Amino acid sequence: MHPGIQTADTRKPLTPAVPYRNCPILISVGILGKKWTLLILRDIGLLKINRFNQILRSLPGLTPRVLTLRLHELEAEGLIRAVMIHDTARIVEWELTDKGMDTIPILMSFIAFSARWYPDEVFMDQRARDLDEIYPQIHSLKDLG
Amino acid sequence: MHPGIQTADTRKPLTPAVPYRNCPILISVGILGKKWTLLILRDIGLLKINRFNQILRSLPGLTPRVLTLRLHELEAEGLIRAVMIHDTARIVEWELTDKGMDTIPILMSFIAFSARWYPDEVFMDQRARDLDEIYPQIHSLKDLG
DNA sequence: CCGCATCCAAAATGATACTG
DNA sequence: CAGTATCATTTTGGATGCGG
Repeated sequence: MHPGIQTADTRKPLTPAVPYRNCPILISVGILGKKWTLLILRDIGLLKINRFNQILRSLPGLTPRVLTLRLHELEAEGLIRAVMIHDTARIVEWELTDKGMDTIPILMSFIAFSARWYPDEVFMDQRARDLDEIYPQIHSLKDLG
Repeated sequence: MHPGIQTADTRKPLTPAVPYRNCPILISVGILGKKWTLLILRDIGLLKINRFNQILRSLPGLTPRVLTLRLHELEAEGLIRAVMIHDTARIVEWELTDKGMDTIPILMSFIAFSARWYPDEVFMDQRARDLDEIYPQIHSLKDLG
C-alpha cells in the first residue's frame, strides 16, 4: 500500500478535494437505483438486447408494465433513445445515448465485484478473476462510455 | 479511440473472454440493488457514519425498520460487521469487511457518473469533474478495496 | 408476433409508537 | 442508543386483453 493513500479501513471519512453541494451517490442512485434499471441498461448497453419483448424475455420476473415504466424513465433522463424501424409493424430499438454509455463503468464495477466474490456462481471453473482477464480488450474503464 | 477496442455503440454484444455461468451483474444487483443499500455502504465505507441513529439521521426517508433489515442483510452477506463497544450503553459500530471494501469502486463509479452529468447538483461551481480531480489521493480504483 | 394498457394481488417500503 | 411492533402506503408482479 502506498503511503499517504487514504484507505477504506481508516476511521476518517474519505473527503473530496472539492466539497460537494449534494451527495453524488444519492443523485445517481436516484436515477439508476430502481429495480431492474441496471439490468435493462445491461441488456441495451452490453448485450445489445434492445427490443421490448427481447428485454422482457431476458429478464424473468420483469413485467411489461414495469419495463415500460423503466424505459420511459431512462429515456426522460437521456440515457437511452428509441430508434424507430420504419417497417410493417411498429418496432422500436433502444440504444444508449452518450450519457447512457457512461453508465457502463458502473455495470463493469458490478461485474468486477461478482467476479471476485461469487466466482462459483459466475464462472464454470469457479476461479475468481478481475476485469482485465474478463475483458482484455478494454484497457481502462475510461475506454468505455 | 483506440483501434480494436469494442465500444458501447457497436451493434454487437460485449462478450467476455471467459463465458459466464450466470450473469455477474444479476448477482451483484441482487445483493446490492435494494433500496438504501448502497447509501448505507456509503455511510459506513466512505463517510464513516457507522452507528445506527447516525445512519438514520444522514438518510432522510430511511426508517429504523428498513435500516435494521439492510444492516442484517449486509452482515449476512459478509459486507459489514458489527463492532461492539462494551460500554455503559449498548453501542454498536458497523464497519466494512474486506469484501465490503470491494464495493467502494462501485460507489466511486456512481460518483463519477454524477460528477460528469449532474455537475450543477454536485458542485458549487457547476463544473463537471472526473474522479482524479475529486479524489487526487487515489491513484487507481484498485487502491480502494 | 409487436408494444403496450388495465385490473388486481403481493411484496417492499414508510410512519409512528414503543421497549430494553 | 439501538432497535421492534403495528399499520398505512407505495411499488412491483401476474394475468389478460387490445389495436397494429
